[in-house]
Amino acid sequence: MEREVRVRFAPSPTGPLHIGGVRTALYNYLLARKLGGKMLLRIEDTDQNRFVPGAEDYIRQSLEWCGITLDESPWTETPGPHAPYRQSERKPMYLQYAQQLLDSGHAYYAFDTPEELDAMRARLTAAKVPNPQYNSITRAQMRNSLTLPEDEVKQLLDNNTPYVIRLKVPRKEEIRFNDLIRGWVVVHSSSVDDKVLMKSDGMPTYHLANIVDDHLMEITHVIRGEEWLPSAPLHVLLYRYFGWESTMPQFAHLPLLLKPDGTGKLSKRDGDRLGFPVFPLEWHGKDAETGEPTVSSGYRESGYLPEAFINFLAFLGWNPGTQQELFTMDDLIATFSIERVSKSPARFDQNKVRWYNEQYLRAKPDSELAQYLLDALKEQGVEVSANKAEQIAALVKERATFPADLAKEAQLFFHRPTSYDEQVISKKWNAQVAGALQEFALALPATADSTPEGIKALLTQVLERQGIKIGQVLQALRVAVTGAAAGPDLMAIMSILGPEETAQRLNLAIDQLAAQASA
RNA sequence: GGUCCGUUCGUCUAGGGGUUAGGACAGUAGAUUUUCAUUCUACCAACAGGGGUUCGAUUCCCCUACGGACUACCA
Repeated sequence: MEREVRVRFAPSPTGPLHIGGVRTALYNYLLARKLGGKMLLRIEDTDQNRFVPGAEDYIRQSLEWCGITLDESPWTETPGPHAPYRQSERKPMYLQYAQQLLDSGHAYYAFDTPEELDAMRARLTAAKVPNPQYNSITRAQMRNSLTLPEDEVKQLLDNNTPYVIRLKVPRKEEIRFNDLIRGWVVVHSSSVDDKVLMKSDGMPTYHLANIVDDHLMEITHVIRGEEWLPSAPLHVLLYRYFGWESTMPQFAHLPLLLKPDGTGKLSKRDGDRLGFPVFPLEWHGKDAETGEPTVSSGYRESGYLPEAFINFLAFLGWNPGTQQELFTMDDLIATFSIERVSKSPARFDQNKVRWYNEQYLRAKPDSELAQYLLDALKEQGVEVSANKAEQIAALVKERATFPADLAKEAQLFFHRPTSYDEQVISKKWNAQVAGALQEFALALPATADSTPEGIKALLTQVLERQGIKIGQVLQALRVAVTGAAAGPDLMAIMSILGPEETAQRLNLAIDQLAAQASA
């Protein structure tokens, strides 16, 4: 029988999720939805020292904002079938599995102190051992249940001597597994060390907890970052020793997201140093050294639409093989396949995210943009009708990258010019132009047709009477009405402003500029 | 250092033994807009290097270089 597809995203609550983590969650989600499976989230908080308050909630909100929904997680109203979904809450379960390995001879107790471990590494390094590690060779010189007499081990245990449980990795063995993205990966066991499975505080390490939980939670595909590739052989070994090989999940190690500037993988610490957000949501943290509060910007607060952010992120390391660039989440679900994830790492492109945002912003219905505008303007104490807001939104959206640009561009409708573009004035403003505009202002209130076309017709009419070409006045007219040399279509602006307001602005400009000239 | 992974335009990438090596973003130029932006059109621009294999390699193999990850009682 085919197993139901079950994937998981398993972050540690050690800080804000960065975009690489979001992408991992996204690919997991896409595969689950595509294959009609389940998407779960498990909090991997086995390291109490690195716990950061608020991080878990941040992860939750980030995924919510992105539209990545979870079928099983610590946050559901009724506990899921494999609850709890926080490893710290699962702590009591792990020891029995470590015990199983102990019993079958695949794990052993180690009593070495940190100092002894340091000394061992120092010794090996000094001896120019190419790969200093606790392994099949060096464990013979250490204090563990393999080297110590049985009764001494028992005594140490009885005396509550701190110990860890280590995996007994075989000396000579080829470990291989088929990665969905990379193909066959082969690693020799001699390069894998005797990893700690249970820490002296009674908590499992990532490696143990991860394998046990993935098995218990019936995970079928492990999709995670490439940083886990080197420890995958260890995980394969664990599945084998537990006797779970037949249901071992398929692995897919995603290429890393690189820093756009220098080198190395993108990390949480990059924060705003790069000039663009690396976090989905704004994060309020503390400086590691000084403890000073810090703020790292987020895509959401910077004005990115989740659809754009997701579309962009999906394309960083994956593509559909067609020329389509714009994908909604549903499109992504329909098209996604793990085989089309690329092997090589990707660098960030700010221009491309901006472009995506423009695309999605413009695709939004004017009514929705108008609603945003209404809210933004209200905050500034400006009241507008829904109808007018929609007209403005429609006019202005082609010039916007972010929603906030809409409000910025809309300002000219609610604030009369306080100054006039000097270059245009000095070049284009003269008595004749002023006269013509005065005539236009005079004719405006009487017009029956205040559509952009109607206003243009009126303007043309007035100018013809004056014997002036439209080209001579248009720039001056724009500056008189808006104060600025550039902006949206002038006829549309005047239409939205209305004949009355336009006329008043014109008269104001004529007065002010005349006063300026005589001063 | 060791192990593993990777390498096509500036960036994200398509392709794959025989192609004018395709698209998108960015950039440049032109057209439209008597403004800016938008839009449209065009241009610019890449198979890391060296050996094989082959009639023929950017594609397959090997080596080198470069980049990256990992190398904790962190995940």
